[in-house]
Amino acid sequence: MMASNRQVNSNTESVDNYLKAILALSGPEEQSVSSTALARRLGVAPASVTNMLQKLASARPPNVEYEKHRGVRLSPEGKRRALEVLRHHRLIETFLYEILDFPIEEVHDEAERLEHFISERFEERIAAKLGHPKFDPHGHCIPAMNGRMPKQRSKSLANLDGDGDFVVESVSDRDSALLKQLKAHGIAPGSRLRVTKSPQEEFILKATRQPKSLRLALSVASAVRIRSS
Amino acid sequence: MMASNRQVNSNTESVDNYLKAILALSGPEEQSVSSTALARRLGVAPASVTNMLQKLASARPPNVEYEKHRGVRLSPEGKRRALEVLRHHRLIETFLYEILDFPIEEVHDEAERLEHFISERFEERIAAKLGHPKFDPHGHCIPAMNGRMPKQRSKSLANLDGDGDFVVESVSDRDSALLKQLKAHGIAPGSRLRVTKSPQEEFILKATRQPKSLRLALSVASAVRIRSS
DNA sequence: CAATTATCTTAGGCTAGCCTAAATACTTAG
DNA sequence: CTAAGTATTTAGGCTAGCCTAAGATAATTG
Repeated sequence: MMASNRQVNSNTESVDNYLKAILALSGPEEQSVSSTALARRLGVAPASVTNMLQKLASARPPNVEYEKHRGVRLSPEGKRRALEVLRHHRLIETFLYEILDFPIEEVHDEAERLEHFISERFEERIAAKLGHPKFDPHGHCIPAMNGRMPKQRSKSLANLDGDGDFVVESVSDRDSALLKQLKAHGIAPGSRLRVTKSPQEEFILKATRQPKSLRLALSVASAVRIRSS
Repeated sequence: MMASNRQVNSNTESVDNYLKAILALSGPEEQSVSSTALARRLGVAPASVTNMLQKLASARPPNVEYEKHRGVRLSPEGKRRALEVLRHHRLIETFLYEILDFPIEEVHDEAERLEHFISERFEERIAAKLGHPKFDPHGHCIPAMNGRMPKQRSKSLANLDGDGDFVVESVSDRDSALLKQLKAHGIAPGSRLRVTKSPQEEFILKATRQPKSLRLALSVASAVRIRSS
């Protein structure tokens, strides 16, 4: 009974998450990614990663290029899908923030769940409703439908060379508590900052719009990306 | 490694679908539902249903009351969850239709996928945005947050006793092609109809707002629920 | 009421995606 | 260049949810 093995789009939630993680970890240079790095990022055992990579590589068309012990990178098809999911993610975040008035620190987790299940129509409609935005509420840029994504030229506040004046380009979306902290300090994409690096690996900031200066720990600073103003 | 078996809310997509199906099939009288009926509705083999029912019954707290060979009905907990998912479904449908301008025949499938994954916050926000609607775009009533759902007193156009004037209360949401047809004929919740039952098991309708009368097959008529006007 | 038929359950398998433990392959220090 | 150490893969298991085939129970009917 039931010969209906609907296999229309064989991408599962789990596959999506692997592809997204590879995209994120391979960085703008598209370097190959190690199993352990993936395992850490995804919260699974390294053996599970190896297993999945073998599947991703032997899919037809393959989602990744993978050779034993040499790490993995996305194939064109895998990259296509990863960017599609990333686009979904960031559009949904923008939508939750702009249209449904979600607090910014809650948009990521919600988008993380929904991104795998929305249709092309849903994507198209929220994009239209939002006026085809180029950036999500964290300042990350939203891949275009054709899959192109301009590289952002910014650096982490944590790797700052010297002091100076900067504009916040983006903030990390993955830690809700951190994000709440940043919000409380008025730090968001577009904020102007005057930064001094203190000897104790802390960062002394003076946000233009804020009355008093503040001190950020390294962990917090690393969640903020800046460009010079 | 990894002792983190996050089991916060053990309800899976599949469980949700079983509970929803039981709710739908048991009708307003909350009669018990047979395995085969469930199997047909869910598109799975009867054996799979039996299997799942055993799991649902032995969950703690149980989701269903189930005795071998005697069908199944929802436990209070199962009913709570089923109504929650139904509320999600209908709110999402309304949202897609009202806010995202989806064509009505597409809202069901989209809602069917998303209903399992939205958070309480998402639910609350779309409900607020929509003004806490009582009915979805098909005319089905949306269960309240507390789980109460008023019974709708209507009957299917297909089981009509005699001719007369009626108001469309609701249309079935499960068949997109059918829904498209009804839309083309201008039949939607609230439409006024003058109905004549023809000898060949067809229905001759004259919609108040439509220029000419039309003829509906039994299969189409059974997707329309009416009350006298 | 017994026999046929229809419905339902049990038994045994399959795949996806995870796990642990053990083996193997790279890497690096001595 | 070898030994220790780290990274990765293989092997073997587990659960969820589906399947088919076959057995058991209930319902129908002569």
